[in-house]
Amino acid sequence: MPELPEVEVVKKSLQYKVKNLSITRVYINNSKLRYKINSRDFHRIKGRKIISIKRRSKYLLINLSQDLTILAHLGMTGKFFVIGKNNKKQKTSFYYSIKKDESKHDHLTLYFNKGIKLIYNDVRKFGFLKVFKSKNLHKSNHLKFLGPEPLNKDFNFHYIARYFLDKKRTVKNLLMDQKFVSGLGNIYCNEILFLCKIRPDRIAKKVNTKELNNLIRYTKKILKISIIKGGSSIKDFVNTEGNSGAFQQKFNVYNKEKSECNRKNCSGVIKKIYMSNRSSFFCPKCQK
DNA sequence: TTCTTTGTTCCGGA
DNA sequence: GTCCGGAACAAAGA
Repeated sequence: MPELPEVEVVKKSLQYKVKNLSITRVYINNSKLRYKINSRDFHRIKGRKIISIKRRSKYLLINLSQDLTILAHLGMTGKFFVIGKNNKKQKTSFYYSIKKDESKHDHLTLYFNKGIKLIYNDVRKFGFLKVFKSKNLHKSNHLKFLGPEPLNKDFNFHYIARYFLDKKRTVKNLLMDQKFVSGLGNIYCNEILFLCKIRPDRIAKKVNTKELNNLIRYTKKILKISIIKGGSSIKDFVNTEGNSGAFQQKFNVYNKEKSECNRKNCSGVIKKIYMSNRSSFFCPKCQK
């Protein structure tokens, strides 16, 4: 389940592998995603060059020459693979050896020169790919309501203190709300609240100043560490070489129901509750 | 068979 | 009118 750090890692991987390449051919293997892949839009990108790859929240923005941009969201299981037939470093064989029939979930293949290919693969089809005119992108409903990037300076104590001031919602639901802060998903929200010693079902306006400062500090810290470690993900995320993120063993609470709390001198037992149909994990002893 | 996952949308209660 | 949580939905696999 790619969240901000995983998407950031994919971005860097794509920058390294496909930036400056020109698209020679477009093939739609399977248009069925969250939104149907628009055949006409995608055939229009033929002949264009990949100028840059950026990230906003959990979205990838693949900027092409002549002012078109591919907006990609990986959903739960979306993956990009780069296949370079003439380049052994790109581990093409690895992709085909993950599962023999993995390619049956390929949705889009972009061909470049020298046999290089970029494939979008999505088992559960919750991701999507859309083409926008670059100048219209910021107006799209996907991007225009997004709150600040958690790693940016405008996500700071003053912002969240003001936001939390009169909110009767729970802290976890707020963190999950992309209008409040964009890019956090269920896994990181659980982990952040553990580090902050805040129960996920605490009412936002009852969070004190010290805790708000911790929220900022630990949110930025865990995201930065995860990006450095190559993105986390429980089981579905792979970067463009098909490697799982290296951070996956490091979770304190996510999926750790009935495990003993990792905090020193705590010895609480991790509990699982449901909030807004999402699983929440916390230590009832040290998270208040 | 049931549960899990994301983000959006809709609905009803407070 | 606004805020908020809950349910439903898309799909596939364990």
